[in-house]
Amino acid sequence: MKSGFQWRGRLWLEGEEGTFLGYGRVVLLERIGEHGSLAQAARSMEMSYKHAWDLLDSMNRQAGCKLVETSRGGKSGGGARLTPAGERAIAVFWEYHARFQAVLQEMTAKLGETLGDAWCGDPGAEP
Amino acid sequence: MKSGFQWRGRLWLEGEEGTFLGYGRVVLLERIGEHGSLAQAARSMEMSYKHAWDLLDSMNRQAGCKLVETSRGGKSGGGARLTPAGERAIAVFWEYHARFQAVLQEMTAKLGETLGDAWCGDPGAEP
DNA sequence: TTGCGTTATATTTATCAAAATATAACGGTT
DNA sequence: AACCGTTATATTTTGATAAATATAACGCAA
Repeated sequence: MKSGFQWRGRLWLEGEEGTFLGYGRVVLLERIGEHGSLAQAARSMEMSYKHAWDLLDSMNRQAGCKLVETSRGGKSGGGARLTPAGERAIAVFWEYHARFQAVLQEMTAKLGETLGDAWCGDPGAEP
Repeated sequence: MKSGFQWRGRLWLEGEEGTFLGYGRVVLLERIGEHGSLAQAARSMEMSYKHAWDLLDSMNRQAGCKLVETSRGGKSGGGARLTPAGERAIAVFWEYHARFQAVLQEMTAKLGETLGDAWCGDPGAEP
């Protein structure tokens, strides 16, 4: 039974000062890992550097340790790299995110079964 | 094991033109049922009448039938009341919302068990 | 006919978060 | 010393979205 409606959702891990990890934050961490630079990671997501820096700062403070270590100056101007804690945060988030998406899909399937598109009309009607 | 972090999420039912049912929309439907008036329902949520009207219009159009019937003029000036389809929409949303919240709670419990607060440090360490 | 509290709709204003911009500091290289 | 690309930070500007405001129509009652 096809319903045309689907359950959707957002998932985030909340800490003392609000969001700690969410989809965008985790993608940012991944991009930092790929590029070795916060500035490049931000550009790759079409996100302002400041916004990216603020997100990273929020994550580092809430985690209690740095998820990303940064350095400035030097040959390449500086850089940013994931710590083991950062890698772990990424893995944990995607693990729960996958389960979350699976639940949404189950819910959508169940909605189609029981309801079809029939918001209107008698729910107990024979087909 | 107490973690200090908790999984949180938002759930909505998506249709052809975007959101069909979400938390705020369903509360609005409930308030309409309670007050018998769209204007009063909006005021009770500190929402502008126009915003409430737009949400209701979006729901009515996407459902394929009216979730709320309105009338204007007359003794009391007019009013709005839930249809059976509207009552059903409220019930369906809360049913899935409850399941959704239960999943988030399970996920938070599991996170506490496996991780504690230890984003930092060796995950295989003995306590 | 006038008044009332609604629904219905358009237009203007305010708010606030995101983006853009600007500046400084850093530390290696040339 | 001068240069480079980065991190770090403050300030300004923009844009999207909600709110506020205004106006009209409705239909019954006094």
